[in-house]
Amino acid sequence: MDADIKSKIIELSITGIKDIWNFEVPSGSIIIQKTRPEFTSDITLVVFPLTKFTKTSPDKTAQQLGEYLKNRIPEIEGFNVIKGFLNISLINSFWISFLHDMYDDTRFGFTPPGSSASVMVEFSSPNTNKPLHLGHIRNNLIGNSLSEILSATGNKVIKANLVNDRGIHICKSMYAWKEWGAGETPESSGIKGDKLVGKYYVEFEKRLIAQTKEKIISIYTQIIKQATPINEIKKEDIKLATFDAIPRTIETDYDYNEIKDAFARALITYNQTGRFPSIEEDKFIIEYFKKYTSLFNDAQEMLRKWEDGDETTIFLWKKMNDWVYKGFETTYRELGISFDKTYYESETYLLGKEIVDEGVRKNVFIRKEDGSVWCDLTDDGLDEKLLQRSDGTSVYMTQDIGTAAERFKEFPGMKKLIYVVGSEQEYHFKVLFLILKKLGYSWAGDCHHLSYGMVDLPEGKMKSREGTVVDADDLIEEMYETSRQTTKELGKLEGIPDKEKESICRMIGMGALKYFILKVDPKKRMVFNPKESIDFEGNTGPFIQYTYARIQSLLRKAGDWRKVTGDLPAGRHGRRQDTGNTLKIQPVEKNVIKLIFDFPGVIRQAADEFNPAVIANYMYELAKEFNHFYQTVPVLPAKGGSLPAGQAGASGGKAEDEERLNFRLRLSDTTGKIIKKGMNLLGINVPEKM
RNA sequence: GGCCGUGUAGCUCAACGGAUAGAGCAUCAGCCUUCUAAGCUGGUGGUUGUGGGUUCGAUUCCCGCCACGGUCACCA
Repeated sequence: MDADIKSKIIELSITGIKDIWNFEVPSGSIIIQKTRPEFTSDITLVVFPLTKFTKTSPDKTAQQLGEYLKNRIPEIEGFNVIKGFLNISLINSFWISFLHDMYDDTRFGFTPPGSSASVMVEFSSPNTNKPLHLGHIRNNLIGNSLSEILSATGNKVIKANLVNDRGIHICKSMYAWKEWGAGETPESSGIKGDKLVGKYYVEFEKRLIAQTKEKIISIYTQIIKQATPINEIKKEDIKLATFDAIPRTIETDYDYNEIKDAFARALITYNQTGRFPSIEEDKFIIEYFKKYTSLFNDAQEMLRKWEDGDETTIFLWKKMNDWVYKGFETTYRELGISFDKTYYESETYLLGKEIVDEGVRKNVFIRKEDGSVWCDLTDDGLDEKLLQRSDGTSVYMTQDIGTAAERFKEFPGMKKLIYVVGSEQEYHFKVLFLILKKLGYSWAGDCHHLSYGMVDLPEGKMKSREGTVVDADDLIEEMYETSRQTTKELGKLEGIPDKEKESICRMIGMGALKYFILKVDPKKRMVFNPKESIDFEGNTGPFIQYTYARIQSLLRKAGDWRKVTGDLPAGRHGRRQDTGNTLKIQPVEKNVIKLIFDFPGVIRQAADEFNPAVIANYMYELAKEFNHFYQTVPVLPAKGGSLPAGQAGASGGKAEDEERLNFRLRLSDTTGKIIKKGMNLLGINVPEKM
């Protein structure tokens, strides 16, 4: 296939410049791009950068280079020069034979994956104390789509999930359930497992806050008693007279100052209004004093028991995590997400300890007097990083070092380890990769943090405390419902069995959601407005799905029509050797072919940039361009039976009509196939009808 | 405060350093006795946060400023 016309032009341009102007230019200085739609040609060569070699005007350079290329590349039909842009037109048959050749190339744009593991994509990575929300959806969709894209470019991809199943958060849920749950289970309550565990987490936090407030008030009271008279308290006076009355469990300087200010604010508020600030007014105090409550200690105690392997605690932990996994499974299934490998932090959290010890021996890390281990990154412009607490327990970073090493051991040929994790952890990964490098791992440079921006609401961040978190299941169900409604309103899918109808509606609703999220560049923050439902028109998933369904309908009809007439040339599955040499392609047709031509490059770009949005935006372009074609020229013959004429009124002979029909069907079929493949790269399915 | 990121139409998003900055939504006007109107055609809407610089050319690269966000834990 001669799809490499671009590199041919680049190569010959270089030799051309050498031949004509006797100058050897670096290949990077030849800039080729698509001709903008307002000009009638196919490929544009920007000559401005060349003029410093050719020492002539842009126009003249373009003119001469154009001649040179035209004389040597048979596919070039002609060219024109506008303001230093060399616009090159390719001959008709180039496009036709391109379409012809790639029609049978079922792998067009795809490279078959190798047999050995080459790339691991870690994504999703949920905590087990709460259900999934919109942020997780973005993470999952990006991770899944990226995996698809990387497989399409020849990688064997391992999709990995690292479940955070241990820690204080799940203990909070466990404690709350044990204390106030009265034996409630997903079965007894009908509540989805992850939701139920989340409910108890919220319950715990609620009570914790209440208890913290009590605690604070008792401290306040103490302060008030000591610091008389209250109405004379000024911010500057707080520190000695009042603050010292607080139990001196506060140790760090940083917090000490912060909390002093917070107390000052609280007391002044009390002084002025007769009450202490609520949590909304001064979150800091509450956050800080949580750890001095009995509830917090109880949860902490539970964590200790868990770490000691206490049987009843482990039993409860397993039970509640299992509820959560069942719940997650449902959500994953709806999202079409699966993993090749699931890691659990309860199994990995101790990894990395030996590596830390080794690092100390190799003087990569420092052990301080209190026993804590640090990595000094100040030479790299970063801070010191803790790797092991003074009590010998490890922190998150330690675990990440351990799991990374473990994974490269497990999959020796691995070329890349990609972490799909939110941008708030950029610093963490920067440090992690740097430490891995310092430890001397050869693969340290193969780790990559795919950092994505968070999903914001119009008012800003989602906040669980304010109840603005968009629940994943709720959102999915809403999408389905909107889809059902829209389908009904439009009178679509009538006469189709309910079961099939439902499955199509879901496909569309899910397509709308996925496309909405994936069309945005991962690294950018995006805004989701829960009050306005996601559109089904315009630049949306359903629009592209619709285009696909339309094409399938067209092809079905074409099959029928062929059966009736019986004498049409091979359409879908055959081929005509002479196709493409007499037919004059029209602009609406060529625009679609040109986009098809771009498909392999688009996949490559998406893979290089780790960016599914590249695919999404291309899909929209293609669907749009196809619809334009579809609406402008007829594909199938009119009901009377004669074949469709080319240009209105300019009907050619019968052979040409047949050729045109064949060509347009092939163009439609190819577009449909590419839409399907491309949408699958986004994890979106396309319906045969809608 | 240090570091990182973002800023494009009323809103949501595009634009390998290239031509007059593009789409969709919203809004206005048209198109179903030819293949699915979840579609198509056209109108309205911009000093690309701001001020400099680099060059044939800057939304894109560099610097200053402004705004917003993230991050700087013996949290994960």
